This record gives sequence, C-alpha cells and structure tokens, in this order.
Amino acid sequence: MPKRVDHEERRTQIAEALIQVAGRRGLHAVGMRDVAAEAGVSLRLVQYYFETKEKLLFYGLKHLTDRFTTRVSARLAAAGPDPGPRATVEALLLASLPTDDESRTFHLLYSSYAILSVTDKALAAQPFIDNPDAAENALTGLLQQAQETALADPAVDARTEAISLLATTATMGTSILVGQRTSESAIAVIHHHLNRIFTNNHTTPPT
Amino acid sequence: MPKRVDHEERRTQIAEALIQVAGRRGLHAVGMRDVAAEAGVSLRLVQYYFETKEKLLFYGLKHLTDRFTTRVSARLAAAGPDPGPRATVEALLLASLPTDDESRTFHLLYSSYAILSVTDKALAAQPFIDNPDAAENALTGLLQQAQETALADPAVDARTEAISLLATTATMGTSILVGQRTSESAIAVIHHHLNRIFTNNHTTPPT
DNA sequence: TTCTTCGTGATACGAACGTACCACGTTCTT
DNA sequence: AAGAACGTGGTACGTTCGTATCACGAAGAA
Repeated sequence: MPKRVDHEERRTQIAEALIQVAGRRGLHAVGMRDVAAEAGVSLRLVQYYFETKEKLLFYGLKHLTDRFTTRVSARLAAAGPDPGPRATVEALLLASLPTDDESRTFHLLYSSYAILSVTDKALAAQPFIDNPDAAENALTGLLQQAQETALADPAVDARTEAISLLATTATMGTSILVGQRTSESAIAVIHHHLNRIFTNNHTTPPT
Repeated sequence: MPKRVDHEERRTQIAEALIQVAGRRGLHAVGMRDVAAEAGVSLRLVQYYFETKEKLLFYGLKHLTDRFTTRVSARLAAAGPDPGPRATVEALLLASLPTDDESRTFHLLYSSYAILSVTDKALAAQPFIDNPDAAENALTGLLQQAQETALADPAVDARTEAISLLATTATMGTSILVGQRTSESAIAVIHHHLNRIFTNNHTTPPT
C-alpha cells in the first residue's frame, strides 16, 4: 500500500478546509468539491476519510468547538497566572466576541450549526454542545467565588447573572457579525455589566 | 385574460407557504417545488409571481417581519390602554420569545436570514432590519420615560440596559429554540433584570 | 517474490434544483 | 367580432450535488 498516512491528521486538514470555505461562503453553500479544492486534495479523498457529507459536517463541528476551546484557554493563560475573578470572566467573555477572522468564522459557523440543529434531528443529537451549561456553570462559579471574597456584589444572583452575561455576549457577537454593532460598543456593554456586578475595588483595565 | 387576480394577495399566500415549509424543514432546505406544493399551486405559478427564488426569499423575509410587527402590536394592545412602562417593556420582550408555533417559526427563520446575510451580500443589502435600532430606540425611550416618572432606577444607563435586555431576550429565544432552556427559565431571567431596573413600586404580575 | 491491502485518482450516475419554454383558455379592449 | 394580454399548466433543459464505481500503484505481510 502507499505511504501509511495518519487518518486523524488528514481528517483535521480536511475539516480545516471545511471551516475555511464555510466561513467564506456560508455553511449552507459548501459542497464536498469545495472542501476538496480548499484542502488541495481530490474529491475522492474527502469521500475516503469521511464517507458521507453528514459525517464531514459532524466532524467539522467537533473540530470547530475544539479549536475554540483551545483558543479560549490560550486567552485565559495570557491573562497571567491567577488573575482575579473579574479578569477571568472578562477574558472568557471577550474571547467569545468575533473580533478577528478566526473568532468571526467560529461565531458564524457555530450559529449556523445551532440554527441547523433546530430542523435537523441528527445534528441535534450530536454532542453539539458539551459547553452549553459548562460555560454557564464555570461563569457562575467564578461569580460566586468573587462574592465570597467580597469582590462582587453579594446581592446579585450569580447564576442568573452568569446566564445574562453569556446571553448578552452571544447576541453582541451576532450583532458584530452582521455589521449592526461595533466591537467597541459591544465591549462597552459588557464592561457596564461587569462594573455593576463587581465591586469597584479593581477597575477594568482598558481593552 | 383569465380572472384578473390580486397579485399581492397571491404573493402573500405563497410567502405564507414559504414560511410554513421553511419553519418545518429549515430555510436552507426549502425549494420552489416545496413552496408550490405547500401553497397548493403549480411550480409555474410560484415562478410567475416571483420570477426568481431570490425574490421569493426577499419577499418572504419582508412578510415575516411584517407578521411579527403585527403580532407584537397586538400583544401591546392586549396589555390594555396606557399600561405602565414596565408592562409595555415586558410585553415587548416576552412577545419576542418563541413560546408558540408562530413565534418559534419567526425566531428560527429570522435567525436563519440573519446568518445567511453574513455571507450573502444581496440579502445583507435588503431592508433586512428597519428594526435593528428601532427596537433599541423604542426600549431606550421607555426606560427613560420610566426614569423621569421615578418608576425606574435613575442610576442606570437607559440605552445600555435597553441593548442588554434585547440581547438577553434574543439569546434566550435561541436557547429555547434549540431546547437548551425552558421558556419559564428564560422569562425568569428577564424578570430578574426588570426587577433590577424598575423600582419595586409595581411588582411583576405572574406570567 | 507474491499477494493482499491501503491510499488515491478519475469518472460516471441518478436525483434534485432553479429556470426556461411552449401551449392553451379566458377576458379585456377596440 | 377579432385580437391582444393575462393567468395557468405541463414539461424540458442544464447544472450541481452527493455518492458509487472502476482502476491502479505502492507498501506491508507471507
């Protein structure tokens, strides 16, 4: 047989191509031939590593979320060792905003998958989000931690605020995506709420 | 010629069919033949009244937003004559949540169009939203009005809160749509913020 | 070495889609 | 009464898509 090749590596390469072309032309518009061309391989190869388009799309979603998780982790690490709860929360939220090409693509495709999952049962059954509540729980924990150390207003309901912060950030992201709002104004809104929740011992460093 | 027919009426009928089938199978999956079948007319007729699929989709978007505007107005009217600012705001926000089939379809399709517009310039150029800022402005006005009449906390920034309320509501809607959250919990989150913004002279009637 | 298995290419197939074309009856105009 | 314009149906065309098929060379196993 020809050079034994790492299947997982190839799949990653192709999934990357899928994300690129889908980010450019929209998830609905991407065909296997487009993915093949973008990855620089033949149509047959895409078929070979992912037998069906559905499987390719599933894998693409998984790859997309993996990449995003990595990215957020990097952002958190960049915030320095043991940053305060507020800095952590801020890094978490701002990392989700589509401020550059990569996050823009992520936001667009993740939203596309989400919308698709409403009418596509197979997609909805996918481990679509292990982070729907994961992010919510993490944020809630951070807020509670801040409350215990008297860094945040003890009167607010941590979980509700966590939900709201995530929700606000998500819609801000979409608004940026469709060109309805600038990232600056989106960040301002988020800061506004962080200022409300966190006691002002530490002010927000400029972004 | 045959019975002179009201073109606008026919177009409405067909657009309605588009919305129905798109709400069921997803906007990406709807073809002209599906629309024709759903409307109970021949494929040729859909072609006749909308020459191209693109025009049909544009008209569908317009029809969708029109129907939604009508619906919200009705909800507002149902809130009684001259309700307080809080009741008005609440009616506005809750009317946007996908709590029944019609609003569910609206939310799904509007989101689909929005996502589509990111990669489709023709759609982005459409009078997509005359209500992007319209809703924001209206809500801001209501909050300011409430502040002036001492019904709302004068310390909050009306516009920022308006933006956040709309953003939170939007994401709550999507969460409901994908089955990640119940409408009850979404409503609870919204009430939480209304309670925070509005002074508690008037409590929220149960929903 | 021989034979099997793996990776790869090229191409073909059937379905579905948007659109175009042709035909026919009806009704308005003159 | 005659002819033009309108509404409608049926159907065909060209393209594109996902998938299947055929073929072949290279590398591991025996």
